Parts: sequence; structure tokens; C-alpha cells
Amino acid sequence: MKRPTIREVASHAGVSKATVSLVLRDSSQIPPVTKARIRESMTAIGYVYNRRAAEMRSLRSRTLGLIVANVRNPYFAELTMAVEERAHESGLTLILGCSADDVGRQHELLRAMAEQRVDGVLILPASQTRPADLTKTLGAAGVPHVLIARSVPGYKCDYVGADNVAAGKLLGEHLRERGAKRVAFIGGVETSVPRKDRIHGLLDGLAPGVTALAADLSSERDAAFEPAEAVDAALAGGLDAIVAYNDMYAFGIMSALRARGLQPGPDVMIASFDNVPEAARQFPGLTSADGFAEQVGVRATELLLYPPKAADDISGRQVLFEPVLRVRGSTDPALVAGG
Amino acid sequence: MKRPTIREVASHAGVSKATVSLVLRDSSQIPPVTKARIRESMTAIGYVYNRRAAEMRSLRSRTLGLIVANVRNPYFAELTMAVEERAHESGLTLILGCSADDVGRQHELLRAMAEQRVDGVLILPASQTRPADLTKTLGAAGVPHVLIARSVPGYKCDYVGADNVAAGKLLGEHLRERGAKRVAFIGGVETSVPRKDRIHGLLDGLAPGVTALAADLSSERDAAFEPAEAVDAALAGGLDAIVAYNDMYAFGIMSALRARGLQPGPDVMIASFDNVPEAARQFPGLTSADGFAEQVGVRATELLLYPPKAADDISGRQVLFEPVLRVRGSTDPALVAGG
DNA sequence: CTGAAAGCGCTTACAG
DNA sequence: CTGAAAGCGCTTACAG
Repeated sequence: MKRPTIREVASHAGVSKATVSLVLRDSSQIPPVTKARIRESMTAIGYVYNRRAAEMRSLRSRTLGLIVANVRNPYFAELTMAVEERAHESGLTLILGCSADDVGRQHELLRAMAEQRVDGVLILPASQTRPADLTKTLGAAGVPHVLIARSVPGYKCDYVGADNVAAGKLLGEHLRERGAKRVAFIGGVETSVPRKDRIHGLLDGLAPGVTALAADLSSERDAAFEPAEAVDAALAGGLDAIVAYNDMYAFGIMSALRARGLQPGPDVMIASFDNVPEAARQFPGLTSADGFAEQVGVRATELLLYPPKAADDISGRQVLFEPVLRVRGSTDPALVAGG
Repeated sequence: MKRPTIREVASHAGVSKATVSLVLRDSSQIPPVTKARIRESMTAIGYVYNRRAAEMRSLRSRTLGLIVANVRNPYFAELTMAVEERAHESGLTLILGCSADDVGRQHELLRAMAEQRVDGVLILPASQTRPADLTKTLGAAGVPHVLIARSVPGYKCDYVGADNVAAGKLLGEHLRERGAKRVAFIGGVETSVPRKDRIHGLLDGLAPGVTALAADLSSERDAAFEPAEAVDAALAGGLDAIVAYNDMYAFGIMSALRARGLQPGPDVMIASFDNVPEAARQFPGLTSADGFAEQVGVRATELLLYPPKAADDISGRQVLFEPVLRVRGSTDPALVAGG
């Protein structure tokens, strides 16, 4: 099935291809009457603009790539929607790739996006990503890009995310105030930068008081994370609070606690990071440090669309969101009643 | 920044453009030694394949469009990931659009995808979609497409989704067996086809026994759904069970019940549709009819990639998944213990 | 205000 | 085994 081109439109309307092209872009050079006539020809023969051909000639793609590990985590889902909306507003088409936190898969996606000549890429790097992984693909192809939510040590470029160190500290201080004595950290991939940052901040926030973090309780788990196992190990060590790497881990941990007859909150405090909407819907509600999913997505897209002036810092702009703690029943019994 | 083209590669390697092109597609016409030499030239000058140019010439786009209302609902998130993975396996790039269940937005997305010359579109139609909305864009442009999860009355085309009528019936029978006497249905958009199907099946499943559905308790809500309000209305009518349009509504309803001092399960049974992973993590676990998110995504992608033979039915293939009910503590106190 | 020609970066026959 | 030419569907100067 051959689709009509501007050539067919031109001959149907009795004008040249160039004139049709100008009408397509609604040029003021063409008188309204002519425009109307040519547009009638378009609908008459069922013409559909071929944007890819146009973009090839003008050497732009009006396309934006987004790579996330996974869209099942509500944090990334929210972020993805924010990016899609912002891209759509700017007339850009969004290409989505899910890396499954796998560097090989991520590499294929980056390559495909470079070959598609995307105008830019937003990437939540897989946790094992090294600078060379990004240099080889994005760098070599000269594709503008912004890292989101996870930075890559030793790789300088624009970055947007929550301030994980500050958020961890806030959480640590909160638990100390709530009287926690022994706190375990559970979840996250060992190599993850946000994980290190969160633990770092947490220790800082817990330290000033008498509260001691039982560092040996800090369970490190990979993708095959089994909450029951981690919770058993933590409980065996004796503890009164658990900090999860993020809300998704926390949900699994809460369920594991209940299965052991323990009430999250009254029996063991639990708190985490991201503050996905589901955190508020748990029973009891889950205390969580906001991850600013939507804001991160929007700001990252804007950074990509509006590159820095020559005067700006070339070594990479950093946008960090100040932490906000959403305190709920999982660390404050007074808030368990619901509502 | 001008990127090198096959022309540069050709002159660097001392061959013609055609030879380079053949190497790019790993043609067996070119001897391995020549290939190796040309590939060295590519890396030497930093050549990146321009897939869009290639596709324009060969009149394919190797691109697939997916339109969902929103990816925040874990059901659609799961479906989106399944589609992305399946597309990636077939060497296709995924373009994602979120309609926010808005027909206008959906129209813009469909138009953009047609202009991008996607090879096909998977669409979860916005609930207000009429046949003309799809005919004008996809039909006129001759873009192959498959509807997922929601059909459009009066529009014949390939469709993949759960069997909502059968699922509703299963749920109705389950509640009848559990001794429900008065059941309210809450949530969903009034015009939604799955909603009608679910209610239809539910009534069928409840009917054979003495159980009576208080039809007047069936609250219809739009995007501005306020669970508290709906729950109050339902409780005022007197009831012992609530069926939610889907799990996301159910979570809000459970939270509203708790805020009123009612235990989901023991005090008011609650069940819903989709069976997103979060349903199992609620406390108590939420009884839900499976929505087969992953399977729906995979099958729909396959339908798009492997169009029917000429001999097949032209009026649209239908793939309906047989319902499976996941019974949990929200309708069976024996299962509340957790685990 | 409109047209003829060149070209975006590839692939596709067709020669040799 | 390799090259010269035409063309995918547009846009972009440049004339007139």
C-alpha cells in the first residue's frame, strides 16, 4: 500500500512540491486561499505527513529517549509520565527503553537510540554502569544526555535527583527522636550510589544521639531480594527500627513483619525513601522521604531541552531536591488511626 | 557538529558507499577482510549508523507505538514493560504515549505516531473513544493496530484483554459463597466498557443465590474519584461487601474503611480486578481477579507483528484470557494471618 | 507568490 | 566482488 506524498498532493492541487511543503509548515508566504485549496487536496487523497522524511532533511529528530530500569516501581512510573507529558508539550516523541538494571541491555538501548538520532537521552543508569559505558555510546555519538536519580561515579554530566544524603540524615534524625536504639538498613543493590548516599546520611542522622546503628545488620541484597530472609536476619540481631532502601522494599518488609505476627509501627518502626503514593495507602501509612519523581522528570527534561549557555559550567549541572520527610503511622503510632 | 556518514567511511576505507552499506548489513557478498577493514574505518572516524535514513529508504520504521491512559497504574506499567521487552526482542523501538484517558490527547498521540510512520500501534483506548476517533487517524493512515484491555463498541479490530464478564461472574459467585448479602460496586468511569462487563458478570454471579445486589449503591465516579465519599454512600445503604472497579480503587477504599474504624475483610469484604502485585502486599491481602497484564502485552504485540493470513477472519481477532480469582484475606478471614 | 534543483543519509537495482 | 546512479519524502536556498 503506497501512501500519497507531497508530490501527489502537488499534482492534485496543481502546484509545486515546494508550495505544498510551505503549506505543511503553515508558512505566511502562502495566501490563505491557496492554503485552503491545498489542504483540501490533502484530505481528498488521504495524505499523511511523513515527519521522519522531514526530520531527515532538516537533520533533527524531535525525539527524546528515556531509559529506566523498570516502570513497575511507581517512582519510575511517575517519573516516566512526567517526562512523557513534558516531551509531548514540546512536540517531542518519547522513545522508552527498560534496562532491567542490566548494563548489556542498557547498552543496546543506548545504541538503538543513538542510531535513531534522538535529540537527547534521559537515563537512569543501571547500577553497574561505569563511565566508559556512557562514553562509548552517548559520548561517541555526541548525544546530549542527563542522568536521573542515580549518578555514575567518575562521570561528569548533568544530573537531577533527590538529595539522598540529606534525606538519609533527616530519616536518621527522625528515628533518633522517636527513640530508636538499633536500626537495620535493608535492601538495594550493593553497588548503588543512592544506596551508599542514603546509608551515609542515615548514619550521620542517627549518630549524634545515643542511638547506635548495628552496622552488621545492614543487609545487602540484589535483584533476587527475599524480604523474609532479610527480615529474619535483622530480627535475629535485635532491633527496633528498619530503614528500607526504598518504598518497594519497605512494602515487602512490612508484609514479612506481619507474617511473623509483628505490627509495623508499634512493634518495629519502618521508614524508607521515595514516598510513592502507595506509601500513604499502606496500613499503617509508611514514613518515607520524598523522591520528587515528577519534579525530577520535569527538571531533567528541561535541562535536556535547554542546554547550558557557553558561560555555564561545562562539568555538569547538578539539580538536587531538598529532602522532605512524610511521617506516617509506621514510625508514629499517633498517626495510625488513618484518614 | 556534523556527524560522519557512509560517504566519509567509504573515502576513508577507499571503497564506494554501496560497499559500506553492504557491510553495515553484514552482507555475505563482502569478503571478511574487506569487512574488517571497513569496520576499522568506522570506529576510526566515529561513525554511527543512521537508522532513520536507512528506514526511510527502505520504507519501514521498525518502530512500534503504545498508547496507555497512564503508567502509574501498576497494571499498565506491567503491560508496558511486557510490550517494551517483546518489541526490543524483535529489534523494534517503542514509542510511548500517555493519553491521560483524554480523547483529545489520544488523537494528538495517534496523529504523531502516524506521522512517525510507526509499523503499528497498540492502544488502550481512552474511555470516551468512538469508532470515528480511530478511523480518522489509524484507519485513514493505514496503520495496523490492536486494542488492548478496552474495546470500542462498534469498532471491529484485533483485541486482547481479560474476559471481564467471566471474571465478574467468578467474583460474584465467590462473594455469594462467602455469604455476602448486599454488595456495592464502586469506581470506574461510567462509559467504560470493562466496567459494564464487570458489573454484568458480577450480577450474573451473584444472582443464582439469595444474595441481592443493591444496584442503587453502585457508585459511578470519574477521574476526580473520592473514595471516602463513595464509601460513605455505600455504607449508608448498608452492605457487607464491596467490589471495586480495579485494584487501585480498592486500595483507596480499603484506606477509607480503616479511617472509619472498619477492618477490610472481617467487617466489610472487598474484592476487585487486575490482581496487581500490590494486591498481595496489602494487609489483609486483596482478593482480585487476574488481569494478565504481562500476557495481554505480549499477545497484543505478537498480534501486531504477525498479522493474520488472508484466510483469517478480517473482522478482528479476539484474544480473551480466562479469569482466575486470587482469593486473599479481604474476603476470607482464614487467610488474614499473612505469609 | 510559486517553481526547479539540490540534497538530507541511506538502500536498491543494475553494471561490470 | 565493487561502483555509479537513482531514489525514499521531504526541506532549503535560489530564482523569477
